[in-house]
Amino acid sequence: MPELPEVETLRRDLRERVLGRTFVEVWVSPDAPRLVREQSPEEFRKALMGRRIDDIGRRGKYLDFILSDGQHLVVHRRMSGNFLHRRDGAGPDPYLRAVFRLDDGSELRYCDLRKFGSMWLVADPALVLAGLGPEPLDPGFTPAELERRVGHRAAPIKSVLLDQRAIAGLGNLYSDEALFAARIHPQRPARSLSRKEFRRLHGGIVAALEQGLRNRGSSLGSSLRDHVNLDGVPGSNQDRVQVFQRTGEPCYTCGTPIRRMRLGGRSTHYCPRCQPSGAMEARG
DNA sequence: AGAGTAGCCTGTAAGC
DNA sequence: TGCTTACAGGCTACTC
Repeated sequence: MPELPEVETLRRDLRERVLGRTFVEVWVSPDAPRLVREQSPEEFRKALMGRRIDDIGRRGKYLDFILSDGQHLVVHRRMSGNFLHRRDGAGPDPYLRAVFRLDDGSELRYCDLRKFGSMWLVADPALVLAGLGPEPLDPGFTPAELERRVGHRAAPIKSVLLDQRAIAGLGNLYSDEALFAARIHPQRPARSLSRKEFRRLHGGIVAALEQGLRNRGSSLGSSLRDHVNLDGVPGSNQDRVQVFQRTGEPCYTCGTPIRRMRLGGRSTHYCPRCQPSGAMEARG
């Protein structure tokens, strides 16, 4: 699923490929009525035509295309959204929901099997992005900042990590990986964590995200459903995860079978030995 | 205010 | 074999 490393990988690839290009035609599938949020498909098309892509940013899991008229095309891929960059005349792609033809003859195609993805064309991106928590890879994101933002909450730490208002960009995979790296049980109430544990958790979050970035993201399902790059190629971080979707397989650190539990409505994976829940062990 | 959960979607896999 | 059910998870909207 696209989390921070997958969206950032896409942002970097898009900058290489489409920066400075101009939209010459835009099509939105009538089969995706919820994709464009702020205007009708026709208004969306007219507003984009002739606009140039001046820069591409990211905030949490949102992409931000900054256009030559000052407008922002903000995109969230949710679960199964992918951009593909195709030359003119390339064959069809399944689950195609929108096409952006560019002035070099290429096409930016948006494919999304589950149709959860969203696009907003807005003058002020804060309309969409306000309320997001800090960027976990920014230098200003420190263990103290993490503790200040979530240290009072009674919910399980795993649920809090998924809350985009607390920290922007973590999803199910990188939350589980960060907690394993920090040796913290996912069910621990956030407010029960010690200062030392917040330091470990901060390090775990940064390490999990940076590993994902180094491996160009994680791609777990088939390429039709999960993250791929502009050429349809998956990332490789799924081969390096420690706990995510490894239920029953031995922990790489201690050999104990990885367990799965349900938390915050999500599957949660952890090592019961490396991530102890008891008060005695938690002090470690 | 904070916590928990149904619903949005579609495809895959497990169970009977 | 073929049907039904559970599951996958980011986010919003809703309830308590």
